[in-house]
This record gives sequence, structure tokens and C-alpha cells, in this order.
Amino acid sequence: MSIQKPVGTQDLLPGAVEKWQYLEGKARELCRRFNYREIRTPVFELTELFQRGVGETTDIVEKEMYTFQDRGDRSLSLRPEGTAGVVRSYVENKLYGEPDISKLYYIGPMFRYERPQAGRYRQFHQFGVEAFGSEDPALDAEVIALGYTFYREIGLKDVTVEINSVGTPAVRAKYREHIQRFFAPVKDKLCKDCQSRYDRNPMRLLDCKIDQAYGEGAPTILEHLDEECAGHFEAVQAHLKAMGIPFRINPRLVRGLDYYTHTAFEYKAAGIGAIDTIGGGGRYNGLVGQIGGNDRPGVGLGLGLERILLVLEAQGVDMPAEPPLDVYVIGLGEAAERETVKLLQTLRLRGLKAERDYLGRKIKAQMKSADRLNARYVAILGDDELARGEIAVKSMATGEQETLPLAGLAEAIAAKK
RNA sequence: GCGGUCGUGGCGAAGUGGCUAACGCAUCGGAUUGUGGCUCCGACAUUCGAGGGUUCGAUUCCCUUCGAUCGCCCCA
Repeated sequence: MSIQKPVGTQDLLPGAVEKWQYLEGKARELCRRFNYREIRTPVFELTELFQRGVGETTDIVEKEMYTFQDRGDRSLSLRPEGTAGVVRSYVENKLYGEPDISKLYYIGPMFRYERPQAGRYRQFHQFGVEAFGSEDPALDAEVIALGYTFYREIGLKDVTVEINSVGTPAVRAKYREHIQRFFAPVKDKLCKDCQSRYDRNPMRLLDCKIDQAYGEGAPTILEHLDEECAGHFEAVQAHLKAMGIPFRINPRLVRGLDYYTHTAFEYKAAGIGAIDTIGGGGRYNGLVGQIGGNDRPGVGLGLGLERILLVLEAQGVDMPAEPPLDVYVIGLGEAAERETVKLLQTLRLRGLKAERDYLGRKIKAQMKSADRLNARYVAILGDDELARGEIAVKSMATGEQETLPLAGLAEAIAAKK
């Protein structure tokens, strides 16, 4: 067996790449309107950044990172998510010193060492935004709206927005105790997973798919928000309503990253097997300070491009196909064939998509090839036409053929466009 | 990290313990002259993911391994 691609990675072949370019183009255009500017950070960072930024106890850091030592004995990791690197760059480049808030976006690969399944890869791609420097709930709402608008504009249907408030670390710590107290009497009866969740991440106990009965009547975090948290959450909702963004409050929504405060949200859509989350994000006040900068609040999101593509496909949404060939040039005879080289260059310089045969095939096979390439026109040059300074041009759609001056071919084809 | 299913030509897909491994699509060549899409004819896997074992004999049985796929934990 020859060498195969690493587990969980994909080759994006011609034909599929066009879809990615389309999505990326849409994302960039959207960010232009929302006034987010692109930032590109390294795909690997010092491991410590993710340990501090994402959280030591998260699954991502505990068991999903691609970590390695470089030749200088530094521990590096491929980025498992986008926020930590952007925050690091924001701090390192002192963007907080700018007069306005920083609104940034990125598109690129992320890496997590997990068993692949539908909608999950070891190298996957995210489109994300981060906005630093403001605690205004209007900014939370803007970020949520940006993601929702993206889905809408690429044609995704039935995307639901779920929001929650995870409060401040202090609020959360208190809430954890409430949850644990609530579940303590039935702790032994919980499923195997929940036994471990009880200590590691009690909020997830509410999320259990096996024995939901135990979770009924459990306290929600929303009931335990302090005044400031509640006010912020209310304001975000009001802004979403004003913008006409539909949303659902999900008091059990918990994100897998440690850094979230106040707003947490997820976008969901059916069509990827067992997985339904296609994007998510939240506010992360405190993270910038934790990475070592002057503390600045932030809010951001990350959308999974593979998952979006899967849902688009499941929904049968049209994606742009490969553009057709403008003209396929056939040269018959030695002199004519030599002439096609020059002709092709002229056509291409004129902006036309042009091709010819390089396999020495007969005219019939070349016509077939032109047909396969979806050529609009075939230009046939024989030695006799060449001698007269003419060329035969056939429309593949109508089958009609006419003779044109050789020198004017490019202009003529361009005019027919 | 754990579990289910699967692995036959470029793609889809039959098949059996033993003659030359169906078929469909695609591809290539041909059906007289320099012309596509339809039709017809012909060509196209010393080989059944890889390695080992059982057997007189394995693509078919067993083991290992690699990979794909789906699910669990978790997540995009």
C-alpha cells in the first residue's frame, strides 16, 4: 500500500475546492459589511498558550492536542481552536492600545486528535470572529447576528440559535455547588458518564441523554445569575429581538471551553448524523488578562466549515460549479497545431478560459473532450484555414459553425460571452 | 481512549473453498474523408486493502494489521 493521508484529514480535490472558495468568499464579504478585519496567526503556538487559554481541564487540552517538541526543545501544539492564538496576537501586538475596539476574523485549519466520525475530523476548518475591548451586550448580539447572517446568506435552512448565560466565574462556582447538592442523593444511580461528570463538569449532568429523569427540576444557572449577569443577558436578548434574530434560551447550554463568561451560544442544524452543532461562541471576559495582557473583554464565535458543507449538502443547497470553458482549440496538421500554442496564449491574455489537446488525439476524441469540459465554442484550425488566415468556430450548444478571421478570434469569442 | 459495520478495476457493484473474478458507469479504439452529445462493436483487475495461518487449493475460513465509515466521551 502506498502512503495514505493521515487519519482524519481530507484532500480537497478540484471540484470540491470551488465550494470552499465560495464559502470563504462569502465569509470575507460578510466580515467586510460587519467591519471585521482579517487576522492570520500561526497554526502552531507554544503549548502553554492553549493550556492557559483553553483551560487545563478541558477535553481539548487533556486529550485532543497535537503536541510536539521542536528541535529547540520547545513544546508546541497545533492550534485546536482559533481564539487563543488571536488573543495572544492581540496582546503581543498591543492592539488594545488602538483607539477603537478590535474586530477581527480568521479562516483556517484547526487540529484535534479525536476519532473521526460524521462531521468530525482531525484537521478541520473554522471561520471565526473575535471582538475585543467592549462589554456592551450589543456586541454580543452583533457577533451572534453575524454568524446567523452567514448561515442565512449561504442558503442554510432551519438553523436554530441557542443562547445561555454562564455568568461569571463566581456565579458559576456557586451554581456548581447547587447542582452537586441536587444530584447528590441520586449520584450512585446516575449513568457511568454522569458519575464522572458529577465531579468534572456538573453542569453537563443536565445534558445527559440516558437518564434525563434525574435532571428534572434541577436548578438552572439562569436562576442563579447575579444582577449584573442577568442584566447583560436580558440586553443581549433584547438586541437579538430588535434585529429579528430568532433564538431559544437553553439554560443547559454549556460550552466545552473554560473561558466563557456571560453569553454562550450555539448554532444547530440537522443533517450530520449524531452531531447537530455547526457553530458556537460566547463572551470571554478575563481571558485576555489570563493570557498576559492588560485585561480586556472579548466576545467571539467559531463556525465549522466542514459541518456547514455537510448540512448544505444534506439540504441540497446549490453550490457554484466549475465554470465552463470558453473555447477549446483544435489544430489539425503540424503547422496548425503549432499555431494553436500562440492562439491559446492570445485567448488567455484576453481573459478567456481556453484549452487544447495534449494527448495527440484525433479530432473526434478532441470534440468529446471539449464536450466534457463544457466548452461553449470549439475553434478548429486546419492547414487550409491557416493558409487563408481563417478559423472555424463551432457553437457546442447549437452545433452551428462559422468561419472567422483568425486574427479576430479572441475578440469574437469575448463578444459572444 | 472505547464499540459496531465495512475494504473486489477510475467509480458503483455481484460472486464462490478450485475452470480464463459477473455486470453497470467512466475511459480508450473503431463503425471510409477534419467535427461532440444518441446507437452499435471492441479493449480495459495474473487480481479481490496489507501481512501471516489453515488447506492439495483461498478473493472466499481464521488471526494480525492498516484504512474507511458510523456511534460513545467531547466538540466545529
